[in-house]
Amino acid sequence: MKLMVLDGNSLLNRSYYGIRPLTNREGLYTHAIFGFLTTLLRLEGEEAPDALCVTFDVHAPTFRHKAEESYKATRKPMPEELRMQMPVMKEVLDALNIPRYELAGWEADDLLGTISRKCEAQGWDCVVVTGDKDSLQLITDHTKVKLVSTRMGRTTTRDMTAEAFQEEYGFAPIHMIDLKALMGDTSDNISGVPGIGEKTAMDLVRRYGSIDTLYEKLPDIEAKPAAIRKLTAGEDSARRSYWLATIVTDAPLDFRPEDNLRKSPGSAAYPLFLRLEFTKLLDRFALKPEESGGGEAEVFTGTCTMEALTDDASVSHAAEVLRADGGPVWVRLSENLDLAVLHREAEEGANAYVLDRSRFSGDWETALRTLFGSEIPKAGHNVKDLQRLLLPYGTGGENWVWDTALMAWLIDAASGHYELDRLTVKYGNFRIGRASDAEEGEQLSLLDGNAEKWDQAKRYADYAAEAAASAALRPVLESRLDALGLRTLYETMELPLCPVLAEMEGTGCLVDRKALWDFGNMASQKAAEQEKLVHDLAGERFNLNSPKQLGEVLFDKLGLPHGKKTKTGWSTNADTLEKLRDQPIVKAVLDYRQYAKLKSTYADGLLKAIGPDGRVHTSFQMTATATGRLSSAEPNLQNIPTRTDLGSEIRKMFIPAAGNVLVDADYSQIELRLLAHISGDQAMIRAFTQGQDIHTATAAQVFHVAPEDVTGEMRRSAKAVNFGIVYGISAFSLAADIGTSVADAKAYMEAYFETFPGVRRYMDGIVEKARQDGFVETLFQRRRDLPELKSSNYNLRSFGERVALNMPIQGTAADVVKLAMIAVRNRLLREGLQGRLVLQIHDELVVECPEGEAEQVAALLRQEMEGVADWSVPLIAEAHWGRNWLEAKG
DNA sequence: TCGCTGAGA
DNA sequence: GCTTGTCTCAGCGAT
Repeated sequence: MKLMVLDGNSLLNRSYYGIRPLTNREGLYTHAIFGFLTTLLRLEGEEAPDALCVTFDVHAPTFRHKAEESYKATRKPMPEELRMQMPVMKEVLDALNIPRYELAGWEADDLLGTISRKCEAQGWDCVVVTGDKDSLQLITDHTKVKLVSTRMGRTTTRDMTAEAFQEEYGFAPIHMIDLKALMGDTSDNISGVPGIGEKTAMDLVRRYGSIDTLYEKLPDIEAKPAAIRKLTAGEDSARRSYWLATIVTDAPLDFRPEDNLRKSPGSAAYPLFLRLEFTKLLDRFALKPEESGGGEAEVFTGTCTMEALTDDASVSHAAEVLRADGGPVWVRLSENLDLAVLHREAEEGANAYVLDRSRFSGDWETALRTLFGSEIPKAGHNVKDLQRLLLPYGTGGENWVWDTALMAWLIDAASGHYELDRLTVKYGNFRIGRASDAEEGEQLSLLDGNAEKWDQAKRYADYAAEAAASAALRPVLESRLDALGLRTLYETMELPLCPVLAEMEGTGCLVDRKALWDFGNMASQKAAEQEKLVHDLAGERFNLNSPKQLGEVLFDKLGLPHGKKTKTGWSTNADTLEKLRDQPIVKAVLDYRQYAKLKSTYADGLLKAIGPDGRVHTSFQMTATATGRLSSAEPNLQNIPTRTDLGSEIRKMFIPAAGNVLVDADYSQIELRLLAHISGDQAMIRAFTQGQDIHTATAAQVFHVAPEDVTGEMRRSAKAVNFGIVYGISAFSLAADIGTSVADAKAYMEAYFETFPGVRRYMDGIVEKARQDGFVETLFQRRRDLPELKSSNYNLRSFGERVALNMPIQGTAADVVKLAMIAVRNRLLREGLQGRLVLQIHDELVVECPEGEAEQVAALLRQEMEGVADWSVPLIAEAHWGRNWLEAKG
């Protein structure tokens, strides 16, 4: 039998400091608990223990079992955000039926020690889970310690068995006590032997084991005379320290291993997890709501009357009802549009219409146009995707009034999760009740065992429940939106953008399949050549795509100077390898990587994505970023190469249809212009209003030379500083970027801030404001919460500060482009042009249009893009056109 | 599923 | 003493 005991305080601490803060809607911090539970699940999977329990420290100042000074006096007080999670953590464990142990005045270590020995006494194995190395002394043949460490959200454990310990330390686990007795431990206020440090102590313990043996032989041991003197003088302290360092294994704890056998969670767990908004964990712990537990109805089923729309007449009638209704109809569509369910919040009659293509006798397209036309106000979850499905039928582009995904994203853009099932938990305190979750028995009794009929019925019911769930979320999301001042952004930017994006996705981009295929063959041949070269130079064959194997070859076998290390080995990224480019093998690796990337990601990746119409239809994600930008996926058309000549070849394969051209327009320096505007820095504003090259102007001012005397080197440095500033760069990274010492980089930044004092004022101000408000926002009130700024973890806090600097700039630029897209699309339609937007790459728009429209479209793009904002510096866009994307970039 | 790498803004 | 520039997506190897 095996028992696993977790050091509650230690694990919570680690989760708290290692994971970015999370709060539920009550403002309760939950990330330490979340991290604890995730770790628990993983360890349970790894160890499959028969029994499980958790220990906690209780600090009772009235009673201490050890000398006053042993008490962890140097320990920092627990931050409030962690303290508030302690009682909830205990509540969670109780609900999960996991026993927990605490004993006033006893440290967690002592409880772990006592529990492990009581297990052993009963013939059980014990696994101690903690982040505290002190517990290593507990290791025996039947007790192992799992050492947990968490960094940057990732928890790793190391199994320390007796053998592993001996291997690593070179002595038996029990002598950890002797080690500490000699070297001491400031965090536990253990003095050890003054003057003896880790090195000497390790050496002594390896040779003599216990301090008893050591002191027996003391005058004659092999050691420096100074060490012997210190040991002699410090014997009392060593003995005392030994006692302090010894973990108690017989604390008065009422404990029997068999009381801790795993039990299934109690009924309190489900609502508690809901309250904490642990949606994912709900499933991973297999928590189900109580069967008609009475009172708390967390599962949302919403009795639903469904009406099937089976012919033209029923569709017309439904449309009439919906028009008369006035309220929005909540739309749920299947991916291939063979099923549409429309939910309305009605007092009487059917509240869900079901339009199933396989059971519909009338004209399908007419039905869609009737139901999704502009006269009926519509709503849904991810409206752009719904529009994308409907637009090919010439309908569904207008009069959408609610999108619960967009609303949730605007409210909390950093959370990253906007699935309906999560939102109902987070904002509505309910889960969607799906018929498909029901038990087998219920199914049969409902439909006389007609399985096919039941499958169909439950699909309808699921769709209806989902549409109804969106509808139920709307009021709570709406009031949040208003409370945060986001309504204007939502109504004038995000909702109107949906049809623009849906059309762009539908239009797609024509790609020259043949040229791409040829290019792919060329690239794969070149890659193979370089791969062979690498293998020859290395004198062995290995997988060049494995950074781990490559690192071993370059740095271990060939002994090349290595750079940074990663978790798995030496870093082999381009920055590192570039410094070693004079080595033939390294040059071959770099060349290989370039060809391999072009082949697999671009040639193969794009070919795979070409549709039957010869075009690629990307998906623009509206809710993917925390800054307000769009993203592009399947395929990603926002990272098509442009920086190298070889990569640019790919852009030649994006072409217009016959007789058409591509018109490409991009903003010039939008982020820096924005920085000039919002910081109000006079020098920077002047540089832009005078139409100077901003990097040259910056270099001239920072280095105190005339603009015509700025060298290429100076301009490059200035450019790096300009970009770095926007990201909240440090002198360290700037130095790495421009290849100078940190001191020089620091001097550059100082000179920069003296040149642009307004920029420094802005940067200091925005971070301070963010700290006070807890969020940052763009000029258009798009916001991002920054709980990180309150973190006691230096890394997290610094990250928050950089985000505070960057988000308003990146986000406002994103806002501007979105407004421009809406304006451009509307004007193309208004002027009756055939040109259509096809791509957006953050500060760049691409329109495909007939050759004859090119000039007009280029002018239109420039006007609309420049006309979006009126800042204290001019907003400039440039447009060009050509017979492929590369040409159109100008 | 995660980490590394590299493509873009 | 430690860390060190924002926001993304895709392919691959290792687990």
